Amino acid sequence: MGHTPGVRQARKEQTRRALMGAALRLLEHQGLSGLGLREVTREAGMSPAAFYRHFPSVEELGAALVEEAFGSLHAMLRATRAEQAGTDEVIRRSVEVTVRYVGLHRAHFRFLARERYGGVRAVREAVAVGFRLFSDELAADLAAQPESAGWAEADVRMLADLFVDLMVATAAALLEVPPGDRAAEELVADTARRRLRLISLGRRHWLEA
Amino acid sequence: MGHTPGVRQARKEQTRRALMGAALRLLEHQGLSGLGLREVTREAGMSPAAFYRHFPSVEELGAALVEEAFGSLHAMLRATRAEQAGTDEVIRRSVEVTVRYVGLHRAHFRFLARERYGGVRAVREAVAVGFRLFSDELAADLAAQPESAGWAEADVRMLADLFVDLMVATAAALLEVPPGDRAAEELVADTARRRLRLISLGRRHWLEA
DNA sequence: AAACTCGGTGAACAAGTGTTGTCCGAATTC
DNA sequence: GAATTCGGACAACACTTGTTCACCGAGTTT
Repeated sequence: MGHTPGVRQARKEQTRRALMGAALRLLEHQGLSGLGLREVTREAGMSPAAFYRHFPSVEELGAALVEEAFGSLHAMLRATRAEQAGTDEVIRRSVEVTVRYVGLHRAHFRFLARERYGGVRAVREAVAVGFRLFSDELAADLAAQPESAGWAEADVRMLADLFVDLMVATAAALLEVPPGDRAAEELVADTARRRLRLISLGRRHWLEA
Repeated sequence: MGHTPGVRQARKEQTRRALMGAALRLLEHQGLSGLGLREVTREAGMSPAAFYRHFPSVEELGAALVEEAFGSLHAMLRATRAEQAGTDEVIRRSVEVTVRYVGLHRAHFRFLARERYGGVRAVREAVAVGFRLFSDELAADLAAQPESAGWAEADVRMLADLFVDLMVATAAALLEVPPGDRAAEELVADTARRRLRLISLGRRHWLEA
């Protein structure tokens, strides 16, 4: 067993993921600015020095986590726009997808929500960029809809940003709900749907004023 | 000079404020979970041990800061509802007040935005309670308006929560703007006004559906 | 099979941490 | 005026922190 390349690389990526997983676990109860290098390696079950084989600093680990987390987010958007239908149907489906994805990727969403206004500038900015790209994508979708006919580009952007902020708020509310509590979860979902309905109404009458 | 009581108490409160001020200054670049006790006392110019004469822990300092910060927030709400007028006038005025207050109390708003989803549970919950009270107050105001005639109580709550979330988002956006940049500030304000207008439109047609 | 790469270890470093106890001196009370 | 309260300084405590170093051994290349 010597001439099969990739074993080393695979092992390396594996422990890299282990570090990120350990960090994500620890970040459930604290911010990135309070996360220690030794703490992470201890949680991951290795020596502190090993950390440097993968990341030059905890901050860089944070950047990698941002990238990973936005992977989940984009998958979510794709799932949402899979099929177009009536307004109410879209609202129902959007909220449902949000609830499911937040449930499946709790740690990622918590990380994004926390570091969005968190203490580490570089990471905060990376999160901002990610959300902006996300909003760009959504804005393009919205602009293509017939409901947006006659809308100024800036207004479409405004709407997209509003939706993103709403989704973040909904996700944050879901994170405060204990993992199993379906009732409380449904309450948050219901509020989200009513919010979206209100905004859809405003959207329908936007050009009247 | 011996029988004039209050000199000690005044000095105590003064250094207590000094500690809170120092903490607020340090929290500009980090989260509460990463704030050290020694760091704070150093910034405030006193010995570490002195800290315990005022707070049992950094967490408790955080709780005090939450209270202080919400003082600014309620003053802001009061200023907003001082006079009622047409929808557009209310929107214009609300955003103006928000911009001014965020400008005047940058550190407080930054602290609230950061710790709202921050790492310290107790503080995070205190912030949540504060925002809920804030939202209660706003909901009562909204319910008293003629535009809310026929509205379900839950829907008024939803609207109030939405306004609060929007204000928080606007404040957060303002905090990302460099303190002097009036142009960028106006851009954020304009977006906020358009958001509010959209929601007002939705509100006007809420009972139709 | 020999040479090399490289992810991981364990030890050591200086520097920082929260917390406690003792003591001082000014403000307060008697 | 004497006795007491109490906010603050100083020093020490046992740890934890980030970072560097030489070193090992399995994976990889020649």
